[in-house]
Amino acid sequence: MVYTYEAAKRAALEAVRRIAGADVGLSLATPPAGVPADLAIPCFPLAAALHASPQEIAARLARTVTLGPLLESAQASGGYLNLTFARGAFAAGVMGDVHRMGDRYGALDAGGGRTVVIDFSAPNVARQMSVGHLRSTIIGAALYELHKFAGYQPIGDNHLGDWGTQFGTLLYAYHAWLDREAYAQDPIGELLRLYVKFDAEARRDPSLRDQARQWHLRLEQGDPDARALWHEFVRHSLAAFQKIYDLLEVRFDHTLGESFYEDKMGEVIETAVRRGIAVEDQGALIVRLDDVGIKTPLILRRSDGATLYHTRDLATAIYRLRTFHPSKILYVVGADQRLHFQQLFATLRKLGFGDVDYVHVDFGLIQLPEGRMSTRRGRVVFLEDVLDEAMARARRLVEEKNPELSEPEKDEVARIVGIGAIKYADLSQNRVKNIVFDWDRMLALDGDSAPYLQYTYVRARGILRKGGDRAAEGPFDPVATGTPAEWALVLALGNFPEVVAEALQGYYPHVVANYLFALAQAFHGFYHDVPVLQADSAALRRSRVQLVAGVATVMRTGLGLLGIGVPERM
RNA sequence: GCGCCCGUAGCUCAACGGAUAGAGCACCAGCCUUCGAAGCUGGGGGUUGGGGGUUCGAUUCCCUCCGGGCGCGCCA
Repeated sequence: MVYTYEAAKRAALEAVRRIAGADVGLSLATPPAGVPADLAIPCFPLAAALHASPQEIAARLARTVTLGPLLESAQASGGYLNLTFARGAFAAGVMGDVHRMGDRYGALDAGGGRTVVIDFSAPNVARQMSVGHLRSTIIGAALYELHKFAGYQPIGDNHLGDWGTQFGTLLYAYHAWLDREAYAQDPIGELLRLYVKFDAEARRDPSLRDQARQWHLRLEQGDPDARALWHEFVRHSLAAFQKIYDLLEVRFDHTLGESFYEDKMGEVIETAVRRGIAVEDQGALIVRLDDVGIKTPLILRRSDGATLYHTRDLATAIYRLRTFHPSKILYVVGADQRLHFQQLFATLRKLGFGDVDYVHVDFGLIQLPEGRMSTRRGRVVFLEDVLDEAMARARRLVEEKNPELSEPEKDEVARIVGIGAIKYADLSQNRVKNIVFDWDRMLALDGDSAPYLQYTYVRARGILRKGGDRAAEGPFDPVATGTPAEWALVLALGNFPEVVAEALQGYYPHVVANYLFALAQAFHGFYHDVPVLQADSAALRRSRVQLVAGVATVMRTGLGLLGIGVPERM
């Protein structure tokens, strides 16, 4: 499926290539705001090949290009060839695409049905989720939707941190200091207290760490008491996590924690040893990676015989390859683990599992104004508190703006708007940047925020409910491209599929967010300036209603790609 | 010390190597008898951290310095 915007761009490039030659490197640009054109082709790169100045080339092209049905005029402007769309044909094409595709408008077949495994969220068991877990969870969920929309078969796997030495410390602390009453009341809260206390005590008495290691070993060796307690911790944690996932409306196809791979690591180690990839060093088993430019070796097995997360991640990747046969595996994990993933991917290639794209979709850390978050030091903001506060603020605003809604409706709107605001605050900026946590920024409900976009949808739906729906039948009439506000909407709607492609390409949800914000701005301007239901003619009214319907559809699907919902009223 | 990432308006952020670097917030001045004002219009605000280089053209690519973050063998 080739969308109209894409078709128009291809037509423009081909028209120029017919004159300038097939092998010239051409690029397309969007003219700046004041320029009366829809596309621009810089002619500077052609100067050398065509032995003429960019200005002359642009002028000659403007005179000689043959424009297809989607293009109307060509003018030279300095070294640029500026092209305008044939508004009637272009708008009819775009609006036809939107109407025909409906909720699928913007969908791609880039994935060709191939499978992509997406590893995201992955909180550590026995601790509350902090705002630090938010990014992986919602970026991962957005990439899941994006891949599904682009023709992939996504598989979401929540790779829980449910194994490792941390359970040694927890088992020790549980036996040493458990407050049974507190544990019965709030198991995760009590486990957190034990975790923090252990850290403090172990500073004074380092021998505690040895005892914790003993517990860890007992757990790995299958000690029944240790196993039973561990299982209990995991169960409590999953229940707590699920509450948050329900609020966020995030789902996984699998929740295979690290412990799932406990019995799958032996094979990895054996293979690595047999192939001579792993060697003993200082009592540990390591994989040297100097030959691929990584100075730090990957440790496969500690000198005391215990495994590490490297080992589990290797087993995990191999399991995923064998079970799901993906073309890509995405790891949505913070940038602080870059080295780990470089090591992991390099080792997988050495082991012969290189026939798949491994992508570390990294993101910056969420920090507090006073520095890095640290659960151990109690310097942490819990995700649940942030979600509650967001919903509470949204709820107060609904009460003020729309007191006539029923109580359940207000609650539902508060949830959609509040949670949406949090997701948008994160997804609207480039994931590589660190974020300093700030309540007011994270929970903003005006300006460039989810509610602004949701309000766009609400306004559009308001018009459609008022009889606009029925008025929409019939062809789109080009008279409804006459004002700047209308034409801006046509262009924006037409651009959506390419935005999806660009976001997918770089694993950048913020590309979608930025686009939707621009669409919302265009719509609010249109809403203010252009009467829809009171339009002068039936054709105009019908076509404007179609624009409104298109905005509503794209806004809903676009926000859906970000995992953000839309209310009918707010 | 070595490696990776970031540095754009007072604050928070955008900007396929392309024309005059754009938004939001904050501040100031306007707009509700017309489809919902969670909105719209206008205003001031910039040596894109500094300095070199590549290029017809650099916020974008390269080098260097400064500032911040992260990582660098038995935690995850």
